[in-house]
Amino acid sequence: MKDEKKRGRPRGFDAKAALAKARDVFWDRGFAAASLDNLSAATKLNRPSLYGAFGDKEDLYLDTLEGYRQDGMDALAEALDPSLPLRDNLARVYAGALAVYLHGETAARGCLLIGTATVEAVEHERVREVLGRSLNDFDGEIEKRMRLAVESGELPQGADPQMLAMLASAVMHSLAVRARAGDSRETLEAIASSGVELICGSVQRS
Amino acid sequence: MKDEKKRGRPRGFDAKAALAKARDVFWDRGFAAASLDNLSAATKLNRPSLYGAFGDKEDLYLDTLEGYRQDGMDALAEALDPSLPLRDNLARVYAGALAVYLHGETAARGCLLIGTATVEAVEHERVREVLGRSLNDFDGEIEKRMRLAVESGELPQGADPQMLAMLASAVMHSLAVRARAGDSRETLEAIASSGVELICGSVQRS
DNA sequence: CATATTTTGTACCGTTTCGCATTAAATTCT
DNA sequence: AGAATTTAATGCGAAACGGTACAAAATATG
Repeated sequence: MKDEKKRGRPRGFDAKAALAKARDVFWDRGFAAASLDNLSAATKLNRPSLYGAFGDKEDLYLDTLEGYRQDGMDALAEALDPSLPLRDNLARVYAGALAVYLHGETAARGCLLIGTATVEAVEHERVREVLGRSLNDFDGEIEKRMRLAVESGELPQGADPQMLAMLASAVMHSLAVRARAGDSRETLEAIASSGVELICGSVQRS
Repeated sequence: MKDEKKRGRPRGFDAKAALAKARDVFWDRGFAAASLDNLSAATKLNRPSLYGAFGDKEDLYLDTLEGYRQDGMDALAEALDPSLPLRDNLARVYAGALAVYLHGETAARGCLLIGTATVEAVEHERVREVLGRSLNDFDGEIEKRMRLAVESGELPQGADPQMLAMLASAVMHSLAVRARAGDSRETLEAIASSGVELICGSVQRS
């Protein structure tokens, strides 16, 4: 179901790769400040091709957000491997995030969603929807792991999995913002590490 | 030192009030999407007056950020009254923040800095500087209170004031992002409350 | 080979953008 | 009163914006 030969002239570009290039532009500049000229130059598609393949600028932006969200959820699920201790799981989540967040040219890019969708969320309902759904899904995935940790005794019985998950997410949100604000890798790693300790309990529980 | 009579025609507007109106525009739309026409309409100043009083759009934006930062620091210092328990201090900080963050028209506005400066931080060095300084100062103020709490025994001896402060800030950052993503007041209050519990230790320490 | 269909490239359209030039108005200083 | 100085208002202007019309190119179908 990949290559049913289409009728007209075949595309001269890889839509997936173009989307990745567009995403980088949005990541650095944000939605509003990214011009179609910027996007056209980065993807090496002229505007009509861009428009034909992805729709208008907002459609294109939402596409990149959705792809980013999906990638993030995949990485999260992998990091939360339940055969590893909860501590390791969280540490892996944060380490993976920082590897992405700190990949900036001039200044660190942080998280695409938190860094660029948050501004637009107030006035663009579709952006707000994607952002909200992304945060919720992220929380939900961590919550599942927390619930497991309570059942297995990794966390004390009284612990609230949902709230612990949201606080674990909160540390991520903070890393995302601080990366973009210019904090050093060392600072961010220290925060991540402290977050793990606080959430998992500073005292080792058997 | 307020009214040394200046030479020319006096201003027909209150710069402070105009700045507040401009701030609201930036708060909803972000820096890039806020046009001078928007700002001019909101402040009821024509563009040349805006330009004359505050400089260009970026100067104006930086001015609003700086004012917001100052207001935030004042509110923080007040909330952290050391004659109250640390728990109450943090609860007051979060409650004060939510009162500001949830004041949106269509969707909640969140935090001006985290919601609108974070996008611009990558490409606008001056914005990144203000954002970074704001976050650091905020951390620092909480850290002072944490240090006090360790000395007074409110927190255990081994506690790390700096890291606890950064995690307390992390909860704020998360509230800021989630407010703008559309989370309900109840959700945000629950997160704030859980954050207080986690940071102060779920077990009451005499 | 002719036709239909899709993509590509150029060029353009109307609008909006930011910033300023210019002139009129209001106040102080001499 | 008159000069000096600052603010206010109108309007312009060059550039950038998002989006598209149109024709050429490339492929499949009949």
